[in-house]
Amino acid sequence: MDMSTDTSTAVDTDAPPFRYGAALATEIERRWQDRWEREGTFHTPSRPGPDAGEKVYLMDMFPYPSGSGLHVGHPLGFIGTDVLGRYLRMNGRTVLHTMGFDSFGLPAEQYAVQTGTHPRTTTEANIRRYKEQLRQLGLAHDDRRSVATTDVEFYRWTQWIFLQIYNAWYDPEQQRARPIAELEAEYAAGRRGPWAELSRVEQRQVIDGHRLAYISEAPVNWCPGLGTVLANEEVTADGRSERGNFPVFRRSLKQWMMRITAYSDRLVADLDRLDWPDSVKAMQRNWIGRSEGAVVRFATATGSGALADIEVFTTRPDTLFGATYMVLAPEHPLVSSLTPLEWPEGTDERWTGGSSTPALAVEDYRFEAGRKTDLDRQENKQKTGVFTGAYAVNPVNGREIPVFVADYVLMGYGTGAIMAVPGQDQRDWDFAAAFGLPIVRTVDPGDWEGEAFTGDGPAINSANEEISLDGLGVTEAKRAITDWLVARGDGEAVTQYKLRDWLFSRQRYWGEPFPIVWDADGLPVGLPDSELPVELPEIDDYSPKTYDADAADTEPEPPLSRNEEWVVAELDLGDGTASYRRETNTMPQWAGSCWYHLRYLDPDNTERFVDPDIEKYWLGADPSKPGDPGGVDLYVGGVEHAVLHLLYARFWHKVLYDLGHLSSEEPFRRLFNQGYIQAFAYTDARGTYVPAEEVVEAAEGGFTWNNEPVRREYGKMGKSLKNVVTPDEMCERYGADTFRLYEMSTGPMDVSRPWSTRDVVGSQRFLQRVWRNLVDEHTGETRVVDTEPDVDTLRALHKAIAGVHTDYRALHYNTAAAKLIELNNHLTRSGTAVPRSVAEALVLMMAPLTPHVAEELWSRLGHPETLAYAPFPVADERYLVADTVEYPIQVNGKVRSRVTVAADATPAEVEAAALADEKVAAALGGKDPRKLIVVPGRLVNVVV
RNA sequence: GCCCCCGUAGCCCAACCGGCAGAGGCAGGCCCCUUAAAAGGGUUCGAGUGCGGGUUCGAAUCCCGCCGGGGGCACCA
Repeated sequence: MDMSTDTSTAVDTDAPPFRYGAALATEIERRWQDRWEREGTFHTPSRPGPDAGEKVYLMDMFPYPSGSGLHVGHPLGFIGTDVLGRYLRMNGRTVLHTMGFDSFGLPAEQYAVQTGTHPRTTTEANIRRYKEQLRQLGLAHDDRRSVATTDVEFYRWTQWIFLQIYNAWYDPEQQRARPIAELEAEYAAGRRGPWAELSRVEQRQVIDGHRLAYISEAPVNWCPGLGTVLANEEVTADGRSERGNFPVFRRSLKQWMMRITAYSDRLVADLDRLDWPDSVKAMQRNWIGRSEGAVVRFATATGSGALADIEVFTTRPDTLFGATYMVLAPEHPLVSSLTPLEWPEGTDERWTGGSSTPALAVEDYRFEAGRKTDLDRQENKQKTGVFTGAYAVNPVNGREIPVFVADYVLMGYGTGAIMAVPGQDQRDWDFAAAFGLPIVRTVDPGDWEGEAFTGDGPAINSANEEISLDGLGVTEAKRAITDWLVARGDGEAVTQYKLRDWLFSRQRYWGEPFPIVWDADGLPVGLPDSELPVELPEIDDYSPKTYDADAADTEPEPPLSRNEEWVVAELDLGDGTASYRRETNTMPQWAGSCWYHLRYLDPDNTERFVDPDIEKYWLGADPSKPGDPGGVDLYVGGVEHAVLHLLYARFWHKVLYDLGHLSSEEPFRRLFNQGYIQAFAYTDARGTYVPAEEVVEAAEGGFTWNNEPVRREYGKMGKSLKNVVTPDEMCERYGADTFRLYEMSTGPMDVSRPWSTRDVVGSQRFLQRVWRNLVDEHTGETRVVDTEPDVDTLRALHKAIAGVHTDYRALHYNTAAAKLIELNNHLTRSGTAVPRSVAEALVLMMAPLTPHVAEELWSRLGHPETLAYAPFPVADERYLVADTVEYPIQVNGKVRSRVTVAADATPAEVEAAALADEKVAAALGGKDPRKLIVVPGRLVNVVV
């Protein structure tokens, strides 16, 4: 038996000429696709007229057009949004739906490096291929609105938006981005600090330090194997590149950053206003990592005796009385200056790392810590560290506590320093245990037995002459101690975020060039709009300089830097013609996807990235829903973009909103994660993948290929796993409608499921049966009759109509399909010709799922116009209520009998009927029921 | 280690606010059509809902604890 594909190509020479098979389906599909295109059936006006139906903006996460084309897993979401769009259109809504391409990216560039083919050539060929593959699926897209991020006319506006961000700063008072000119004006007016006395260059540096897109010399993720730097989001938990799986090193390099951290608070808070899956919201919250706490300053003295403060961040200021030591990250700037010349008298041997002086101990430790990769740190959670030789003063009790250096404290989070409270923090407990440090409990653990107690409880051991926390719960204690610290000037309430600024430059060719040049002072200058677009120049070698994957000490060298002719630009930027050097980094792949939802709305606008009125119409907040942030009405895509694309796009959208370019506050009002189509793959004894379609299931269980046993695994569909099935094959063997119906019937949209070619035939059979019920397979004439359907048929019809509405709206296409099959089965079983009214309703209900065959049947039924805008059937309530209802009668929860009563019977009547039933009476055995529950329309339960 | 999601028939999946466990498809059995075959027609079989408790008149559904699978985060103070 063939497991994954049915390779038999039956030559049905005897099949009737008008049987709905692959050949007829294909002919119908081509014809209707041509007609939809010719007539512009799915063109949506950017500014619909006053009598247009309520607007709906549907979007799919646009694909990267890879060289291998689509497999059957890719279009699952695309078909899903298409079904909904078609359904909504038939219900009078004005639907905007199109498809674009996220076409900058690594594979085209790597292919270019190997073959010398320009990435644009490869990319455009791939896009053409994708468009053909998508067209044959019959997706109702407005093809005039399609964009690709690599189109010069598209990335011109990506660059324009970059300049908006570059020319803006975040005003923490107003909690929004403002034009940089307003900041400059405030400085010039002397309201923000020194200005007039600064040189022009110094003034520019001050301003540049506030921009939302800025240059920073900071530790970044340098990936020598790829020859580029990467964003935090592109680095996996074990310190490797998401693409290519190369080691990633922390290096201090000069790079472009985006100040996404300015928006941390709003990015978290506005999640509450979005209709998104909880899992994605949780991932974003987690990634942003908002935590509330306090900064506390501990007085200390440097090695030379000068006074200094160590600032720590803590989420548990309530445990301050239990802070028995402090820890600085190895990279902390205070470490060197704190270290005294000698170990203090009586220093514990465990604390010195075996060194004769603190300076040597610290130096050794820092060296060792620097050699460790993130992975080493993760794998080995043994606490290590050395004493700096310095002490700090706990502000609550004046006690001197030792200051350590340890790599379990990270420079990148909080202040890079902690107060250690072993009683309430397991990491601190572990360290304290290893180094023999005192442990003071400040939260009463009750009868809990264990090490650090992180739960809630009354504070203990937490009082001095001015304040006592004893007896307070954690929350109240936090508030009390924070107020006390603030009053004494020893601390502040502070909110911390894990989110880091977004590293925005890449050393690659195939990306958007920055609209930035560098002047003679070595400072960046944003180009004026008139200089846009900055087009990618032709170059000989597309590859960045890559290195041995482990060569951490190498430098990035972008490909664009090698075209000196392009790099040097003579421009007049207001101060007369001068020579500038162009920025040679390019933007990351995420740039285009941050705003393509805006360009779809107004793709041909040459004056603006999107017309404000058009944006307001399609994305504006819904005034009838309080708190609605606006955005795309439904955005469908995979969950893998939860913290990359979806976070970046929200950030850009908010900046553009702040600057007054948009009326909506969020890009995607509702998000839906579709499941994946996965597939079985098979390996032979050597572990090599064998073609999945040739594998057969052995009678005794197990699987064989060429009579050799093979092992089955389950996962992705991919070339290397030899288990790819393409939509092209499916369209050829069954037709697009069958393929669409199959994908939609196998489960609800959000569920992942295995591909099974063997099962596709079920969908084909259904369409064939519908066709046969309406069309004579021998003559092609319709078989419907102009008689009134009988009551049973009307009931079946209206039940289907009512159910299908609910299902389509809820994206439960599998159950919608089941109801249509059920209705058709009813028509088949009735054995008589199908009444026209029923046939037409069935065809209209099928149209969202299987549009081509529905159009064909609709036209054969005598309707010359497309059914794309035909009214969707409406259920007649009269046929939804039955005359009689059969009630199951439970006795103590077990069904013992059934009675049939009038549908409008009162509960008392139902009760009487139930008690009158013989079997119930028998089950009662003469006893009186203790309780009797009648659930109207459902059942009766008698309790004895 | 923490957080999120999911376990229903051989397989994919239904089951509304807790109310008769089954809508649909695949596979299987049987019958019909057929010289034969199936991507034909018909019919039929099939689980007590991962396991153990609890709440309830009543639990696939709610609660608790396990087991299994998937995903995210991870020395984040």
